[in-house]
Amino acid sequence: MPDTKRVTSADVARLAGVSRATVSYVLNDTPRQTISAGTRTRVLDAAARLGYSPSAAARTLRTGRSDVVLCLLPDWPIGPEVGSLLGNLSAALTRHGLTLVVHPGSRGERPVAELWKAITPAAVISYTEFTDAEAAAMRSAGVAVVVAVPRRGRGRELAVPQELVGRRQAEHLVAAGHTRLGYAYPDDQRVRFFAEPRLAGVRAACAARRLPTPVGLTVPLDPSAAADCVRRWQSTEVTAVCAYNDEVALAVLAGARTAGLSVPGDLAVIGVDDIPPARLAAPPLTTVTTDQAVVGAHLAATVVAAMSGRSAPELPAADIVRVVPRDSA
Amino acid sequence: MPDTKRVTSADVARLAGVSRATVSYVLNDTPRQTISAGTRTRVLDAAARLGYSPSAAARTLRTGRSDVVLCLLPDWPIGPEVGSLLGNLSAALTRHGLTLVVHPGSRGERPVAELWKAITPAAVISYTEFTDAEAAAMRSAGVAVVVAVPRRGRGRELAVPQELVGRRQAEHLVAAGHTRLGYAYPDDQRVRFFAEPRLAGVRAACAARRLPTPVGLTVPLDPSAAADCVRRWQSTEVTAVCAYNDEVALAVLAGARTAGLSVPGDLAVIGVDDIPPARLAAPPLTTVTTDQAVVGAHLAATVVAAMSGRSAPELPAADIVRVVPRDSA
DNA sequence: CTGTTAGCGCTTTCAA
DNA sequence: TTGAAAGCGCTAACAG
Repeated sequence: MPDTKRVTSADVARLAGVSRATVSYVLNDTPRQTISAGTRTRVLDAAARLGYSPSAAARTLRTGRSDVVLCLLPDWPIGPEVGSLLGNLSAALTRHGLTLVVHPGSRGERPVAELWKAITPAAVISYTEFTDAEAAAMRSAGVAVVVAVPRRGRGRELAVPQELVGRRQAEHLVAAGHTRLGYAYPDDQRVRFFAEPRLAGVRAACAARRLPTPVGLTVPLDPSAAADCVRRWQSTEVTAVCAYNDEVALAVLAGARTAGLSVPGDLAVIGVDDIPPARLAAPPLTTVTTDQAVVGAHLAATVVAAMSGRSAPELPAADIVRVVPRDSA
Repeated sequence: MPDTKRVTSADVARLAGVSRATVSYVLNDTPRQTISAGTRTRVLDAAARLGYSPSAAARTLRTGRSDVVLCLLPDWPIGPEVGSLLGNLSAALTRHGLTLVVHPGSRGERPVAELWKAITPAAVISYTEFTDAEAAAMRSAGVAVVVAVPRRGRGRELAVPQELVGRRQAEHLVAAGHTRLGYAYPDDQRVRFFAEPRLAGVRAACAARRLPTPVGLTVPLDPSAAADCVRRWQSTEVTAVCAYNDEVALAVLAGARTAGLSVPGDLAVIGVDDIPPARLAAPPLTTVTTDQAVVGAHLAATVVAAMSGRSAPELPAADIVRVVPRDSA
C-alpha cells in the first residue's frame, strides 16, 4: 500500500515554480492581489495535476474560522422533511463555498458546548434555543450563531413560523364548513416546541372567526388509544381535527376506523408534512406542506448574510406553505 | 460584546504554572508519560476554570488526523431508521472519544473526494461503494475507510446483510402457508442497491423450499398504480407479497384496497422497517425490523477497531432482525 | 517528572 | 507581481 503523503501547497508551488504565497493567492482569489495570467494557469494546473486540496485544519487554524456550518439536530426523532431540508440546505451552502455538517442529537452525549468549540464552525444552526450565555460565547468566538426553527416572535423568522402551519390547517377546515375543531397533540413531549405554536395558530384562526376554542387531545400513535380520543371528540361535537403532523393524523384516522366512524363524513382530518404514507392512507390524507427547497435556500442565505454582517433576506413564508387537498378533509 | 479571545493551552499552562507540554500530557493522558498527582489536578482545574477546550484544528493539523468520523449519506431519501441508526452511532462513537458528523448527500454537490480531503476524518462511513482508487487514496491518507451497508459477500458485514431481511420476510409468509410470493420493488432506482439484495434473499428462501420464483413488480407510491400491480399478482396466483419497505407495503395495501381485495385474506403483505405509520395502517402492517441500537454500536466498534488496526467484532445479524407480526400477513 | 523545541499546512503582512 | 517569514494552537521527541 503506497503511503502517499498528503499533497501540500508547497508541492504545488514547487511544481509550478512559484512560492507558496503565490499558490495561496491564486487558489483563494485573494482580493487586491493581482496575479499574472501565466502564473495563475501554471499554478492552477499544477494543483489539478497533483490533485491538491487544501487542508481544512491548517486553513482553519490560520484563519480562526472554518468553512463548516454545523447543524445540531434535536434529540427527538426527525422526519423526512428534515432530511429534505438538510439536503437542500447543504446544496445551497455548497454554492456559497460552505460545507454543511450535521450532528445527530442523541441524549446523554457530550454537551453541545464542546462540539462547537472543537469544530470552530463558521455558523451553528440549531433546532433548540441557546441560552444567552451560550450564544454570547459562541458569537465572541467568531461563530455566526443562528438558531433555527423554534424562534418565536423575535423578528425575522429563520424558518417557517409554525403558527402559520396551524393557521392553514384550521382555515382549510373552516372553509369546508366546520365550526368546532379538535387538535391532535403529539404524545412525545420533546416536540412541544413545534406543537405549541402550531396549536396556537389553530387557536388564532378560530378566534379570528369567532369560533370556539379547539379542543386539544394528546393522541398516542396507537389505534385503540386514538379511538378513545376520537370518541371524546365525537362527544364534544367536534367534526374536524388538525393533527400535529401526518403521523398523528394517521393515528386519528386509525382511531376513527376502529371507533367505526367514517372520514371525512363523521370526522375530517388534516395533517402536516405530506410524508409518503399520507397519500396511501385510507382515506388519502389531506395535509399541509412547506417547500423545503425554499426554506433551505433561505436558511443558507441567512447564514451567509450573518457571516458577512449583512442583514438577512426575508422568508416568503406565506407563499411556501400550502395545503395538499386529498380525501380526509 | 466582549470579543473574548480563544482560551489556549498556553493560558492553562500559565494559570497552572507549568509548560504547555505538561498541559498537553495531562489533558491527553499521554501513555508512557507519568505526571505527578499534584500537577495533574492543578492543570485540570486551571483548564476547568478557564473553560478551556482544545482547538480541533490545531490538533488535527499536528497529528494529521482528527477525531471526526464522517458519514456520507446517500442522495436518496432516507427514512427514520437511518435517523435512528445515526443517533445510536453518534452516541456509541462519542463513548470512544470520536465525533460523528454527517454530510447529507445532495446531488450536484462538490464531489465526495474533496470533502474527506478537507476534513481529514479518522474514518469515513458511506452508504455507497467507493472505487478501489478512492479507497486506496483515503487509506493512504490515513483514513480508516469503512464502507457501510451495501457491502456484499466480502467477508464481515458492517451492517445487517439485506439478504437476511428479505429471507425473513419470505420465511414468515411461507410459514403462514403461502407458496406463491410476489415482490414489490421500489419505484426509485436509487435504492436498488438495497432492493436487489433483499429480493435476492426472498428468492433464496423460495428456492430453499422449492417454491416458485417470486414474481417481482415495481410498485409506485400511488394507490391506483399499485392497484394495477395487485391485479397482476392476482392473475398470477400470488397470495402474498414481500415489499421492499414499509412505504411500498403501504402502497400495496392501498392498491389492494382500491382493487377491492382484502388483506390478508386475498393478499398478505409484509414490509420492512416498522415506520410509525405501519401500525396505523389498515390493516396494521406486518413488517421486519432490525435493531438499530445494536447496528449502531457495532458500526462504532468496527470503526474503532479499524483505527487501531485490530480486527472488527462480528455482528450478530441473525439475532437482531425480527418480524413484527401484525394483521397484514 | 517536566520543560524546550520543532514543526503540521496555511494565510498574510512586509519587502523586494 | 512575487517571495520571505511569522505565526495560528497543538503534540511529540528529546533534554534536563
